[in-house]
Amino acid sequence: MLTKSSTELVRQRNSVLVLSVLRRHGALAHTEISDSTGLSSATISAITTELEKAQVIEKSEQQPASGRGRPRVLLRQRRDCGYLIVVIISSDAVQYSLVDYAGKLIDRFSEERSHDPAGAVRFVAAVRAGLLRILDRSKISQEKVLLISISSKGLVNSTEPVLVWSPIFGSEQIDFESALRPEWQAKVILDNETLLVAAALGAREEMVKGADFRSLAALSLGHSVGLGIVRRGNQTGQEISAPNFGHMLHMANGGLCRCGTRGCIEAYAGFYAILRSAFEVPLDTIPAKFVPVAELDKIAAKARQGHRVPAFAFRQAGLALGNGLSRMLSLTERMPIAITGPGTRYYDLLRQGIEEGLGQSHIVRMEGMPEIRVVADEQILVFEGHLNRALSVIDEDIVLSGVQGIQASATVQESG
Amino acid sequence: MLTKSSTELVRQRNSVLVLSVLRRHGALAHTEISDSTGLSSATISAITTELEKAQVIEKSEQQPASGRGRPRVLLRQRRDCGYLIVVIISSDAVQYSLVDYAGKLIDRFSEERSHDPAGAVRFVAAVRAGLLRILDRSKISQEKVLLISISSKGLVNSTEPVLVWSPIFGSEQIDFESALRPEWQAKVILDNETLLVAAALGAREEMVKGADFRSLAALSLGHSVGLGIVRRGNQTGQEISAPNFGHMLHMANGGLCRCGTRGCIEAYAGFYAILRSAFEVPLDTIPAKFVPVAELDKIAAKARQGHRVPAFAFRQAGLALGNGLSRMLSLTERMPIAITGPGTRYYDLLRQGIEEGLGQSHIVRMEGMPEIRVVADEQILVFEGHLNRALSVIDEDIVLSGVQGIQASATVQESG
DNA sequence: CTAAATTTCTCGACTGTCGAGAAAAAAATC
DNA sequence: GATTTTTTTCTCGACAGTCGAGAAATTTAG
Repeated sequence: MLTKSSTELVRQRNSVLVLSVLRRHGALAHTEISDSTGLSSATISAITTELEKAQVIEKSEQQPASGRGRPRVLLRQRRDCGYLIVVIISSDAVQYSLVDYAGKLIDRFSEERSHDPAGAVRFVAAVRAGLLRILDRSKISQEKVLLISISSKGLVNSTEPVLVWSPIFGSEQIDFESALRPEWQAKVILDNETLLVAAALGAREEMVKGADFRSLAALSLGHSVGLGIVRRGNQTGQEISAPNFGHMLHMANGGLCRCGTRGCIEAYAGFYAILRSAFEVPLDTIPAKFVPVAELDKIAAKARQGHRVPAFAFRQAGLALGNGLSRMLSLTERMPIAITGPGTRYYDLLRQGIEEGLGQSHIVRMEGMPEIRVVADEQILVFEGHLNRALSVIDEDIVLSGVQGIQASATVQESG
Repeated sequence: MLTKSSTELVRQRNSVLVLSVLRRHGALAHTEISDSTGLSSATISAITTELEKAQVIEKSEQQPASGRGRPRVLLRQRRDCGYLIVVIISSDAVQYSLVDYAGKLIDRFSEERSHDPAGAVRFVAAVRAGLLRILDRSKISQEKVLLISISSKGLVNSTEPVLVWSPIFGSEQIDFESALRPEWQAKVILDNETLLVAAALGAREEMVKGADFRSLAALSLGHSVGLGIVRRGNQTGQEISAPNFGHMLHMANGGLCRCGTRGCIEAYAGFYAILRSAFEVPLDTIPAKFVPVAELDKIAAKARQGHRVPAFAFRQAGLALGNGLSRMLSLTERMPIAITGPGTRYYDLLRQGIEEGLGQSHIVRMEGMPEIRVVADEQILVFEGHLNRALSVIDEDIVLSGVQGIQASATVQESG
């Protein structure tokens, strides 16, 4: 369904555009913004003075002029325009980060978290306490927090911040919106962790390749298996999705997965599955949910020494991943695949299986093997993805609803 | 990457919007257009007078006023504004249709086509001849043909009209753009057949459900297996894709497919595959590419009488389809599935397998079985999809490039 | 101290949308 | 038949947005 367009919409979009280039390149001068947006200088003037009045951006102090001519006046976001809290939920801890509007980290701490599977209610309470704690430590007023951006492994509702399925709580849903609503006015968004990795990698890729960038998939290997896909939209930036890849069917009536279904990819490629396979435990018994990495390192060492059974376990994991990726490629388009997560340390053992699994499908035989690269530092990518996404959401919200209101209150302040 | 917005863009979008409601609802009065677009009456006046000057739409003759008040002046597309040729390539024939700008069928004929596999070059020549023939029969000048919309089964390049892989010609690519360019100025687009079915069903669904419509998949069963997915875009109408579903990997090292790969879905669910399975021919021999439907009907009859082997063949086909669909759902979101094509006549035999295959995956166990409906009349849907897509492409092209130019030439005509 | 270079800002022109009200035209009413 | 009512279309002025050109500002080079 098409929808009508108006001149106000034009201004909104161009304002968001200005904020986004400011976000990408840091402090910029009038002319630079004009160059990188394609908007005329006059328009930049109009938009920036409006944003300045609304206290969203500010002119930097006079700085030592480099080169002749009238010195540039740099425009930058006002750090105190608003704040963002990032909550990264991982299997053994929850990390809270407070970030200002310019993307600068202000405070951060982690809290251990028990693996109590019946603790969804308690977990939500812990998150609420954590949020209040980081707010309290920084002495920032609660209204200044514009957005709470949460990430977790598992399956996320695409429209609302509801965790539909997670490795720890299973099908016990967690609705962060309603959990935080009485206490917080801030908008709450929830994303799958690997989706954020894909978003970060996609943004990096677009920085390098520019308009040539088409799409990219991020595969995260660890206790569970995650996939994020980022595609260049026709106009509206990037489209990102985080399918339920780890629990896509690998083989009908296959090994039992910790989700209770048989034959999931994770039941072959998750850490616990590799362990199970290496110890030749029957495929219908389900081992511990979380396996110490040291344990897996031992198996990997044996495999590298040439022991048949552990090597086979990694190979089977690779095959499941390769088959799954080939199915994903059959449904999308050829795209490079970036592998991240703790599982990358075993990539030497997985590689052959992955490539063989990929090669078993028509699409790969026809179009050739996709580019596969290993990217370490998943944690950094997750945080980077949070910032990319959350800050652009904030920018949009400010322009959409805020500018007039904030501007009005600002002028009142001036005159008062 | 965001891009700048301008007032001209606003006008373009709103013009396209006006044309699209005119296309959906037929001839409309000023006020009706205003109501269904949300644009003000003044804007409608501006846009329609411009389009009328450009000879794209026209005012209808005075008609018997129904109700009091000033009688309505209906606006409708000018049929002679431009023409569209639809080319539907199926396994045994090529159908050519000439359609006017209002979507009215003017002429149509089919041409048999040989299954000569080495005949890609000859096939292209036949298509060129067919196009000239339909043009000649109707006495329409070639410049008035604005678009040639082609469809085929198989895999299609997403940006250019290139048939990348097809059941008949295999990997022998056909580039319709370069094949028709010297002769035709018209734009050429090529779409997968099942994509068009999905587009048509999606449009119908949106008519009924309105904003509630989210997404839908069309599964076409026949000699080959096709899938089309239509999703509601955030603003820009619908997003449609036609993945390589028939040749998605069903089972590693499985039955040999006619594409030369082992274990494709089609190698279990294509007509030839069901035949092979019912006759207990080894899975690595590849039977005739096209199986007479009568042959399959016989097998189906036996299966319905309770014979074990043919019933098993259909069941295996259903399992392959169900597993594949479950994998598709793991990568997208829950959506209804519409089954079309000649294979629907065996749906009673396939159904159990499909449902069992779907039920083997985590996503279906968690979210429940997707709605499955059987839709006959695939041919009609294909044509409907052609019209939906092609005419809206024409609308956009006219507004984007045409209006100024046509308008200019029109005013010259007037003054000359 | 002046000229050149460079950046920012401002002004008028142009395009687009909108709301209000005028104009048009047929049905209803007196 | 004249007048009123109702409905639709068209037009005008107000307002928002972008753009190009040129003025204003300000520093460096000579």
